[in-house]
Amino acid sequence: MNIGEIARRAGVSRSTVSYALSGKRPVTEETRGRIQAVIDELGYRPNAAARALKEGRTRTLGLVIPPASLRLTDMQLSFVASVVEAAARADLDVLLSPSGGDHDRSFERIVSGRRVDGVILMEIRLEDERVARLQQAGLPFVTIGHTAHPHGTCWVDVDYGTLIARCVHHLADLGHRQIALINRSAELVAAGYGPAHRALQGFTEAATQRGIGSLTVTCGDDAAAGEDCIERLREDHPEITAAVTLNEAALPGIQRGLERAGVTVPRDFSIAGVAARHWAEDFRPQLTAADVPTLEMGAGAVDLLLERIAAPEASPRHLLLTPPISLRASTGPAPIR
Amino acid sequence: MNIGEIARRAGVSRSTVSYALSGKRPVTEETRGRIQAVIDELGYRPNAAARALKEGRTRTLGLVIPPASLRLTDMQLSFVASVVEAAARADLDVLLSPSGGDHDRSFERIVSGRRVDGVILMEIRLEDERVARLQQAGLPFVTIGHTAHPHGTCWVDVDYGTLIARCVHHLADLGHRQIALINRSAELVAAGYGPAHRALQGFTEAATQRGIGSLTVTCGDDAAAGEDCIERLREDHPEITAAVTLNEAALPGIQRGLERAGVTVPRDFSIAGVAARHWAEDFRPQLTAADVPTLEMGAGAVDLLLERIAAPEASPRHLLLTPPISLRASTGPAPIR
DNA sequence: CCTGATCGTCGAATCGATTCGCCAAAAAGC
DNA sequence: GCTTTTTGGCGAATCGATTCGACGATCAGG
Repeated sequence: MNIGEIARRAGVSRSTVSYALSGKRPVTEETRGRIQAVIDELGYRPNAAARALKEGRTRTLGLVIPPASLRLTDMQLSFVASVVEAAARADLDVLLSPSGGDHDRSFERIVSGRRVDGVILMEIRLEDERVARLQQAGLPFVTIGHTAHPHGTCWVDVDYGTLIARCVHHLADLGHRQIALINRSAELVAAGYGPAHRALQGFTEAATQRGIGSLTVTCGDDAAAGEDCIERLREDHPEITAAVTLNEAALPGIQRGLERAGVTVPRDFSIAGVAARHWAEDFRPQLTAADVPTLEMGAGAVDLLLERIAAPEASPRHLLLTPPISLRASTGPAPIR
Repeated sequence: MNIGEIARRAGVSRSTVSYALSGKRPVTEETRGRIQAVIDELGYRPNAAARALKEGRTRTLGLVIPPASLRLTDMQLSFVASVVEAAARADLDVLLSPSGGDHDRSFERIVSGRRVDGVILMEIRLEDERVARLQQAGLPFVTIGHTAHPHGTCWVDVDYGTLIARCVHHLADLGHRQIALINRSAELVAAGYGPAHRALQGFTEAATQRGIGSLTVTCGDDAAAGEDCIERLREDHPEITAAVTLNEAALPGIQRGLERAGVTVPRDFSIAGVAARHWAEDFRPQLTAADVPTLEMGAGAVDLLLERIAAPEASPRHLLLTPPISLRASTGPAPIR
C-alpha cells in the first residue's frame, strides 16, 4: 500500500495526496476529506525509506552506547530510556549502536550509511576518535560528558566537580576534618574518564579551601569492591570520619562493609555523594546525595541535538547540570573524639 | 558522495559498482580493484534509505521496550543490551520503541512506516493488542514471554514455572515443609503478567506434589517493598522456613529485612529463586538461584526473528529456556524445631 | 466580453541504490 | 575463418515518496 494506491482510490494524483498530508500547498476541503477517508480506511503511512531518500533526512537519532561487555550501570540505562522517550516526543526514532572504540562496524554503518540525522555519544573519553569521525562526516552530534577540547563540540554533563565539592563543604560544615573520596575504578581513572577526573579535582580544591585532611581511593564498580574498599579505608585510616563518592554501584557494598564493621551511619561515619536517586534511596540510611538527573540529561541531549541539526553552523552549546543535593539521613555531625 | 560519484571516478557505470560490491554478477578482478580503491579512498557506503527503498527491507530490527515511566529492571536492560549486540553481529541495526499500550505513536510509526524488517516485543501481556497489530501488518515478530495463545507466535521465554518448581523441590529435599512464594507486584499479577502466573502455577504444583504447606504473597518491585514483605511474612507466618522468589528487585530489601530481624540465612531461613546473576551474587549470603540467561535470550530472540523474516510462513518456533540452578549459600537444611 | 490574477490539481523530475535486458568483445568450437 | 557461446559491462527501469513548473478553471476588474 503506497501513495499511488491512496491517490487512485481517492481519484486524485499522487502529488495531491502528498500536499494534503503535508499542507505545503492548499487543497480543497472536500478533496482533503476524501483523501483522509481513504487513508484512515487503509491505515496508510508514508514509507520511511522513500521519504528519507527524497528529503535527505531520516527522522532518526543515533544513540551510541557502551558495548554490552561492560555491564551498563543503572544510570546509563535510565539515561538511554529518557533519550528514547524524549526523541519519541519529537516523533523521532532512536537507533542504538553498541560501540566502544573506533572503527566499529555498527558505528560506521550508522555514520557513513547516513542512517541517522544526528548522534548522541555516551561514555565519552577525554580523547575520543569517534568525535573526529563524526566531525569529518559532518554529522551533528552531542556528547554526554566532555572531551579534552570541550569548546568545539556540543555536550551535556553533570558538574561532578562542583557536586563533590559541595558534599565536602556540607561535611566540613558538620565538623568533619578528615574526608575520603571514593572514586571510580583505577582503570577508568587511568583511561582519562572525565567524571572521575573532575570529581577528584573538585574534591581536592574544596578540601584545600576548607583546610581539611583528604584522601583519595579508587574502587571497582561493584558491590564486592565497595565492601573491600570501605573496610580497608576504615582500617588503614581510622582518622577519617566521612566519605564522598560518585561510585553508585559500590554503594551496596559500602553499606554492607560499614554494617559488618559495626559502624553506625551517620553517628560514627558520614557519607555523601552523587548517585542516581534509587541508589541513594536504597542505601541504609538513605544517602545524602545529588541525584543524577538522567531525565533532564536525556531530554537536554535530544534538545541540543535537534538544535544542532537545525543549525549545524551555530556555535556549539553546552548544558552543565548541577542538581541540588538532597539531604537524607547518611550525614551528621562529626563524632566527638 | 553516492554510487554515481564512485562510478565516475573509477570510470565505470553505476551498475558495475553495485555488482562489484554485491558480487551478484562477475566483475573483472582489475575493475573491481579500481572500484575498491576509490571506495576505500572516499570511505563510501551505500545510502541506507535508497537501498531500503529498492530492496524492500531495512536491515533494521525493532525492539519494543516498556516505557521509561516503569523503571526498567536490570534484567530487562541487560536483555536490551544483548539483543543489540546479537543484531550487530548480524550487521543489523536496532530501533528502539518505548511503548506500553497499543496505538502508541512510536510503535505505529515503526510498524506502518515499514521502518523495520521485524520486531521483538518485550514485556508482553497475556492478551496483547500489539501482537494483533503486528499480525495484521504482516510484520515478523518474536515476543519475550508468551501470550494466552502461544502456538501462533514465535517467542522466547524463561520457564519460570519449572524453575520455581525446582527451587521448591530443592528446598523440600532439604527438609523444608512450609514454603512461601514471594511473587511480583499485585498490579502485575492482576494485569495477567505471564511470568508471575507461571511461577505461581509451578509453585503450587510442586508444593502439592511434595505435600508441602504453601503460601503466596505479592511484593512490589523494589527494595522497600521487599523489606516490608519479608517482615510481615515472618511475623504472620512463623511456621514458614523458606521462600522462593522471582522478584529480583526486592532481594536487597528481603536481605535487609532478614538481617534486621536477626535471622541468619541459611541457618534459620532458606531462600532461593530466579534472578539475574548479579542480583544473586550481591545477595548475602549469595543466593541459590537460576540465573536468568539474558544473553541467550537476546541472541535467541534475534535468531528466531531472522529465521522468521527469512521464512515468514514456516510454523512458529519457540525457545523455552530452563537454566540450571546455581547452588550458592542461601539454602540449607530446615531448622530443627 | 476579454484580460489577468488566483486557486487547486496534475505530470514529471528527483533522491540513490539495485537489477533486468541487452550488447560488444573475447573465447571456444567446428 | 566463421559461427556460437561466454564474459564483462552498460543503460534504463524501478522502489515510494516530495516538489517544482505548468495548466485549466474560476473570479474580479476594466
